[in-house]
Amino acid sequence: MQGARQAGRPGFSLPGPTLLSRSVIFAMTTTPAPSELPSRYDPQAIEAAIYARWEKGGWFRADVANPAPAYSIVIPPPNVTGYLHIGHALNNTLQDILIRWRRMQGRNTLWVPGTDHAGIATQHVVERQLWRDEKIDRRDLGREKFLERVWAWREQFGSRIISQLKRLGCSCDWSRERFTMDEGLTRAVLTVFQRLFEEGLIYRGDYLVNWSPKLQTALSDDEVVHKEVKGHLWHIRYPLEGGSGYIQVATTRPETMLGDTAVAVHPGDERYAALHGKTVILPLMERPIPIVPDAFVDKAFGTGAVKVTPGHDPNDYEIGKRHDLPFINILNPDGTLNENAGAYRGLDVPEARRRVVADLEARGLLVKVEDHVHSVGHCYRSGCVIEPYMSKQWFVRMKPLCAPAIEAVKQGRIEFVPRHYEKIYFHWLENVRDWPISRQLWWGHRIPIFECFDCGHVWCDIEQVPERCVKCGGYNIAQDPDVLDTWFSSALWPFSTLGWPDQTPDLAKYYPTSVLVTAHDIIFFWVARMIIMGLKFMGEVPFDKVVINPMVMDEHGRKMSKSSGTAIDPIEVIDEMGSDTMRLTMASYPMQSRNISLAEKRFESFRNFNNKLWNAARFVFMNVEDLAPEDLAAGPDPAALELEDRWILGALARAIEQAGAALETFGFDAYVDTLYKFIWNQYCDWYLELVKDRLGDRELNEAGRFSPASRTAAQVVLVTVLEHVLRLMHPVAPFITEEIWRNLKGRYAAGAGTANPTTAALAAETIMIAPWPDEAGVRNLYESENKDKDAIRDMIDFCTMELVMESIYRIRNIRGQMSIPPNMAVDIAIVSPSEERLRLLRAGEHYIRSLVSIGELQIGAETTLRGFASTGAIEDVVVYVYLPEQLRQQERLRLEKEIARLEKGVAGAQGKLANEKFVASAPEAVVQSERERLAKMQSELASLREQHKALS
RNA sequence: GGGUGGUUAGCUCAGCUGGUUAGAGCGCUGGCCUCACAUGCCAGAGGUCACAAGUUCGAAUCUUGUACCACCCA
Repeated sequence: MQGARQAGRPGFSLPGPTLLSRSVIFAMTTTPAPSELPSRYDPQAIEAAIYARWEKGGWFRADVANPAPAYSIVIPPPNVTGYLHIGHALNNTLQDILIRWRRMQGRNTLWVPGTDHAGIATQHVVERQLWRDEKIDRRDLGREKFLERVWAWREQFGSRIISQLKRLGCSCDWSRERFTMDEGLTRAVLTVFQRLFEEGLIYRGDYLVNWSPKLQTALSDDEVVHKEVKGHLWHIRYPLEGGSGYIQVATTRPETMLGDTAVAVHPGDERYAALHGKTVILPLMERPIPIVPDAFVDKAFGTGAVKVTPGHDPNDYEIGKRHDLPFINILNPDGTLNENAGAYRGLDVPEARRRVVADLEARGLLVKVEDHVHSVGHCYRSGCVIEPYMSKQWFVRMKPLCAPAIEAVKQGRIEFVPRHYEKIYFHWLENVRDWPISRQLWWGHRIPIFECFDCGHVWCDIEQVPERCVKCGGYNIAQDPDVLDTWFSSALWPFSTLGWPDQTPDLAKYYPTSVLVTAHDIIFFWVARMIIMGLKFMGEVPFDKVVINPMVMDEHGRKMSKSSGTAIDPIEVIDEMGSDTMRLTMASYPMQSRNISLAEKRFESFRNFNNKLWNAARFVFMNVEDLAPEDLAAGPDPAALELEDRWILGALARAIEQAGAALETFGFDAYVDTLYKFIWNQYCDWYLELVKDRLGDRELNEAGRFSPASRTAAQVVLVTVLEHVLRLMHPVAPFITEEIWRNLKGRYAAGAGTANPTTAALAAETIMIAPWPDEAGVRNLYESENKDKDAIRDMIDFCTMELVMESIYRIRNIRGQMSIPPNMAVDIAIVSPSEERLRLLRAGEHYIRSLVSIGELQIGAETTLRGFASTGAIEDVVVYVYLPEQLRQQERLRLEKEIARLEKGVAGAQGKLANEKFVASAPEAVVQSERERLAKMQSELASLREQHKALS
């Protein structure tokens, strides 16, 4: 395995039994010696065992009796048929970050998981399977038997996406997992239906659906595939009533004229202005129909006059409603023409079209036929042409329900993050249409409506399936065959999952939920409806905040699709690079953008980041083997703290502050960025390097310089900072942090004492429930009672570190530009007229010495070193790097470039400060900093010029 | 057609209420297997902030317009 890994890329190879068992043991062992830790972080080896331990420990489970303030989230339920896609990965990563963070803060957290029954998708999956395996149709089985098969399918495959969420590390309370078709949620659905029905908010009406004549069912819009088809445009004359001429219309579907109930023209079209309100006689049917003005009509298309068939065209349907036209259905469910088609009754659509065209031509009403390409809807399953078809459907009356939902957001009781999504929400609610909720399916919540065919009575019963009509007592009754839209049950999710309609303790504790995290494409399908239903049935908003995460697109900003091969499978990424990598990458994208273009490369940088943290931990372990738990527990001895210790602790305190502030505002990217910069650019790049001397063999290095106390202090800081970082990072990268943290716990948990917050935290059973890092606790480690004194010292520390880092950087910069190999020692002089600066530099001298290869190092008012030197300037400090004579010419060129750059800067700043208006109107601080900047550049420029002169 | 958002380095993106020399990751160039990490270390190059006009002492940032791209709705 190791060999294979080294030879090729890590790849998708599955762990063999040996590796698996080894990894379980590894994860369960208390404290492996540092030498046993692999030099590469291997997520495969630990993730499964860690997750199993969390689940077993019961730490995901919410305790409703816990008096701490609640923090609850309901998961956007994925389709039970679904696979985890990259959008889920993003969405659930963000939720898990929030939940884990709040849990560490001590809140009573609950994350409710579950799936929805996805009526259409699930039914089709099962139907497809039946056909494939047994060549049978659902109708062959009958409704009851078919539903048994769907449940069986759900038993077998329904947990797939749940186990994928577990791979992602989600800390949902699985004991509260719900399903929209389970008993409790079904009761909630029926209860809601009944109440809305009784209040007159549910009614039955006509609706134009996408009808598949072959399958004899309605399809949702996204099950209709639009294809470009070569057809014709027939131009037909409709005679005006009274024989005064014709109006000419153009159509791609001439047979639908049999159902025409008007002709429409644009109200501003002068050609037809005189005809508004006139009547034409519909040819073949000889029916008088009106000419109506409607702005929908495109003046430029065809003749500018369109036939209107409200019963068989979505646009015409709207026109029909606006003008109160009759709706005539000319089709049977099987796609043949019905009695409303008069003489054409019984024909199928193509045949009827031929006959209609022939008859029109015979009467001289066909003007011309043009070739025309247009888009025709086809059934995605049978391939047949979709017919818009009028049918009876159940609706929810939206207007009265919407008003409170608009108010709730306007008043700020619900806030969208980012805020601008509120516009989309308002726009939809203000233009809302009634919601068709019935679906011609078998899988779903069956509509609890019964109809008596004797007396015509229609009623709702959610308790039982009645045998007789409640009104006339007749037995000739039937239940509505349709089921409810899946979104109808999803709309109740925030309270149905908590036990409603029963008044459960969960409902009391966790409703309203704290936040909903979802994508913008379902703001109306789902978010708005949840708000409506929550307000209606709970009397309270379902959540305080709606966090809209971006849509994940491919690297060129287009929608990912399996067919184009641009889809990234999150499970493959997790297999290859680990769940933490997946999560960090997802969280690193900014929330305020609408879409994110996900480049696979991006995963690698976070895999590397995990590896960096892993190796930093290895380094710490290797260097603290002799650190006693009591010493850690006591916290670092303030007297033994060095400059770099105070510096890194201060930086840690700031990182804690920033990370917390970022999470408070859902700035997941800023949170990740803070962690990345602190861990990599401060802790690893500087702190670990700076303490190496103190940790190493003292004899070898400036004997006596570092006391044993100093070494211990470094060890304590090393461990303390690492441990805090792990807790800080745990919400986004739960696995690696748990693994390293558990190692620390194995070493140091025994040390009782609370002087060091790290030891206190290690008392927790798992990092999951360890306290969220406390900024003040970290500051207490290096600050004293005397805050004024601390402030002065902090300032000196800060200046020293800045100056030392800057000096090191300048030396490296010169060395780099002059191509001096890193291990080649060069003589250095750092010269300044300022006694103050020299004091700071001398305090930091050993850092410079240990981070660059140096022969002789002089720090003073002047240098006694002789020879040719390359020069860098930091304000009034000049850094000399003594180099071989042959680089003199190169140095001259380098200096000239530097001088030119500075001259430009100086000129700019001088110009600005010479501008009286700038000095007068800009804030004092801005002017002041501009002056300082100018002075700094001028002094640097002067010294470089001097050096340049000396070289010539 | 309506709505919404975007256009900053070769690529993917940061840049808060206008104010130092516009940043990061990846990629690229040069030098390093320095005893935590080559999934690494040290440096470097690379940008007229889509375009135009305006407001302002000062605009990537605010206003207006234009172009292009994307998504949602019809």
